[in-house]
Amino acid sequence: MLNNYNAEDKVLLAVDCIIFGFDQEDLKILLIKRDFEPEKGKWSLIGGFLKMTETLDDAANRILYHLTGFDKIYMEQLYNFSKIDRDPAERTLSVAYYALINIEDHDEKLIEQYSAKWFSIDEAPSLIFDHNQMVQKAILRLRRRAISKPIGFELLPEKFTMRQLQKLYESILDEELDKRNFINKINALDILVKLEEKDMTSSRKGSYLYQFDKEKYDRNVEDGITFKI
Amino acid sequence: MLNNYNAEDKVLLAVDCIIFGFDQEDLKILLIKRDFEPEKGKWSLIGGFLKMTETLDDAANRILYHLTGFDKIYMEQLYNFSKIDRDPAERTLSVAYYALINIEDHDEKLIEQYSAKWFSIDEAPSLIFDHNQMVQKAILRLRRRAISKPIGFELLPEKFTMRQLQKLYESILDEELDKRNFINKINALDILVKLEEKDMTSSRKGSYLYQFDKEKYDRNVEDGITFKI
DNA sequence: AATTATAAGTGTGTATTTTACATTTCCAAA
DNA sequence: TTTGGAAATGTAAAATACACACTTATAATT
Repeated sequence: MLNNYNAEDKVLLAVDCIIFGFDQEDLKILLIKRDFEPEKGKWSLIGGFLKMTETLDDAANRILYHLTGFDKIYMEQLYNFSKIDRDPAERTLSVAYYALINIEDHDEKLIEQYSAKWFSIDEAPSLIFDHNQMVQKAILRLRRRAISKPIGFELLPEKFTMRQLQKLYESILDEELDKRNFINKINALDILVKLEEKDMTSSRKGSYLYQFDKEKYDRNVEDGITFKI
Repeated sequence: MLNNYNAEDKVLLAVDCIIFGFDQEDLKILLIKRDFEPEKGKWSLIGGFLKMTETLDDAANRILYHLTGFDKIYMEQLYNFSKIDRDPAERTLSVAYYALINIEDHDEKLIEQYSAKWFSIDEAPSLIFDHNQMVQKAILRLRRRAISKPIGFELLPEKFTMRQLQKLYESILDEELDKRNFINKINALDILVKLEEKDMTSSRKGSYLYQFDKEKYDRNVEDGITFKI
């Protein structure tokens, strides 16, 4: 048995990014209107092709940056999609990546200029190729992530209310949570700093703002938690 | 912005398989002695290249079959490894797959004939390229899997003792478990059928043999469990 | 026939975690 | 001063996880 690299097939390798954001109400994904064939004019994930000289992580970052202006986003590899006819134009495989970002940190105009747009998970249009499947898989992954590591740092503004954090968990887990139990669980993790400051927009009483204690948060991400729903 | 598939780079895509087995004592992996350059003579995972006409799942199965004779093994995709110089001969990426099998179901001679060999996890030789890293990642994945879904069906003989099942969990989790608590937990899952039959090889008293109730087992795999260690 | 050696088999009380659940408080606006 | 509305807060009951040690069945030995 002798192998010869030259005899082997080479393939086009796409990288597609599922970018999750949160706007204090819904979990959203960032989509882009495709301006080239095939499927021109349809909505798709942000994607592009791997170049010979870069790793997949590099490619994901480059592609995201070129299509949205987002820089230095931490993305995680999700899965390789390889159905033969997934792209009707030509045989390509695609490696899906996903990321969590705070919508407000990112320039709305820049996004528009690239004809990208945020969609609530349940209101997202149907996507090209197997991109809907990619999104579904990413949601499941995100959900598992939310119960095994703390979540929110990348998705919330620097200062946030307990309510916002709870809404975030609820939208990721797609489940209503009890306010008191939620607070008890989050406090048990010991990752929040309660500020003096209040947010007065949501009620007359106002609600206290919190920040993450990044060090403790990171330690919890590292070690893993159990956040039973 | 116009895209043109023809201008994009194509790459070699390898598929490497981490095959886990269990021999009633240790968790093992199947390795193969590489008989072609580069790194000829060194141990490596079972691997090959994706062909244009197949999916990654197909490729993983074809490669495993050709190098070991194992047929119709269920494998799960693990991760795509893409460091630039991971293969010194040429730029390749590799999608790792992992599988669990019952060592005894598979023909020893066939394996030898392909110069494959089972190694205990802790006694495995150093592997080529980034294969050690792949194995590490697969072990972590397997460990997570073991606490979120029942495990053992693919790894144990049809009839097995409680002790064997416990040993399996212990070797995956790399942790000693209490006999009584283990039995209580497993029984709570309600996936085992206790047989009349005893295994007399391990002690004078003999120990009862069990089988999985495949339907209940599968339902538990589907839904997920919590097996807290 | 009696003894011995060995792994198998078995249960309970305690601690911890999870869950369910309702009232009071604060403040702006009227 | 009153009112409306979200924010804040605690506890008891239930379920789960954990620690822990002695008895039993049988083959082998004498």
